[in-house]
Amino acid sequence: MGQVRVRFAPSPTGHLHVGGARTALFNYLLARQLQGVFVLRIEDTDMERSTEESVTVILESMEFLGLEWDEGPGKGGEFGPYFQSQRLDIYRKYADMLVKSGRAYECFCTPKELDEMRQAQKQRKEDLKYDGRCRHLTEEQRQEFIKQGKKSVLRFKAENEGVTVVNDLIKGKVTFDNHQLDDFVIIKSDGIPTYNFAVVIDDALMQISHVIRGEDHLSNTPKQIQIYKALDFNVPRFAHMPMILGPDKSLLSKRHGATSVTQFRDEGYLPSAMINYLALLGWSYDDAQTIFAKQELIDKFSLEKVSKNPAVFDIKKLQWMNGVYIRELEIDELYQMVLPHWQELEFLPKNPSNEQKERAKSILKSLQERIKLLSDLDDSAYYFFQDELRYNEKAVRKVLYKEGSLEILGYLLTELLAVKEFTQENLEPIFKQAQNKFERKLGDIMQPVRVAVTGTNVSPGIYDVLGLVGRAKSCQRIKNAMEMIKFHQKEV
RNA sequence: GCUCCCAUCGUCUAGUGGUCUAGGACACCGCCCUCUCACGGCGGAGACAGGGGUUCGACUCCCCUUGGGAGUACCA
Repeated sequence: MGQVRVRFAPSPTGHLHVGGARTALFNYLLARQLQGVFVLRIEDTDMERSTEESVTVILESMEFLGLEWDEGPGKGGEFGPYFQSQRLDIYRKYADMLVKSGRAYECFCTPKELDEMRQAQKQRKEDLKYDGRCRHLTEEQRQEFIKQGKKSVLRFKAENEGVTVVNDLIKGKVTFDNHQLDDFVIIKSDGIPTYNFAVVIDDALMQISHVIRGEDHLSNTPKQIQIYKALDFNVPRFAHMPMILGPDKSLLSKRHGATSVTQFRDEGYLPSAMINYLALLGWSYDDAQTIFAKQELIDKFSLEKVSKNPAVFDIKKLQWMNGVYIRELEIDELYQMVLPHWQELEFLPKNPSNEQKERAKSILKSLQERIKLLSDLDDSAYYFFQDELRYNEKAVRKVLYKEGSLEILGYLLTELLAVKEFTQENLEPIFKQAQNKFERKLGDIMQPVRVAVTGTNVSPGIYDVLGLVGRAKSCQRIKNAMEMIKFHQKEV
């Protein structure tokens, strides 16, 4: 067997969807495992919907996930160009070959005529397929149509006898009755090839050995195989992976929430977690392991272990896994990841001082095991950096307005202002003393302070919070809280 | 309609005729740890879609039904 060459061929009509990302991943894993080549090809033959921005976003997404391609945009390669829009003359050449060999012919049917034909077929409950009315046009008829200015497409003359077998690496042997096939269009009236034609020419010319793609392409495969054979190309190995579904079991789409890689990136998902989760969606190694580093996936991946059934995208599990990877991060890595965003939010200045850096890292350390997404930090870290507190109403009511809170806060305020060094070691005794003095549970002492200083009843350990927020700000916030309580008591 | 694919806990899955009173992970519930939350630990509930075969024996093989998904374009 020759070298393994696989490809990912997205059409730039939007963001990179997680389904596409998983297809890219499986191709990538196989290429790396077998020292093969991973080709990225842009299928931009849909002039209406393809955009430049979309290409950029897709490349960005691939890079974010760490799925480096060996040939393709920005990389070059000896089988280029890697944009289908730049390969039009190539498709034309092979289309002409098919015409010459009698395997393709011009069709002058208008969309309206075709539509009427299908309507009629529907009424008669026949199969919906092109009836081949232009298959045997005489030269005179052809000239007449051209004289009338009618546009034509090129249709492939499909073989209707026998069967076409796809030996799919995931699905197994799949047999199609050729009787099902009709003479499908390979070149549109504007001269652009259709997907089923271009994909064959490109995969053949780019010497793709394994076509790994979504199951939505399985039904198209017999058409493509016929083209391979008509052109005397080697037929590659096929592997069709199951679709990704939403919670309602319909195809995963925007309707189900985030589906694009960039969106996940912006919400604070880590590439490592995305890769790990996507790999497990439709593939498994054994009954024990769920956490896989990329290299491990490369070593252990195999198409044979890819599941045949569609998988529901479980955002909860992805979130859990993201938490796992966040916890594994070195604090410096985590800092680097959040820095740009924190600068945007003005948590940190453009050029943070060493002191600011260290403080930020301490804050991250206290929050690291409490977050699932990097974006969780927006809410759980802001009170370390911003003066204005966003009070959680429920917490205020439950904790601050609880009987005794005012006295506890008043006592603690005095002590906190008086203590020499504002450190964890010095803070702890103060709270213990308060506990004895008021004869309350430690929690009853801590919670009012927590809400006063953070605005909520959920935060890292209170000594950490106080130390990180600092004496001045902590005490000021406690005063503010006391004012709130007094005001509330007057109201009632 | 026609063609193709698929079918184990709510979800992702392990399981390739006896090892299954079906294993793991997420989610869920309870307990423990504890200043809240999280982390961690322990425990619980929870599945072989249905019906026929084949076989000494079916989650595992075959058929049918049902249910889901895909394709059937001058989209990819």
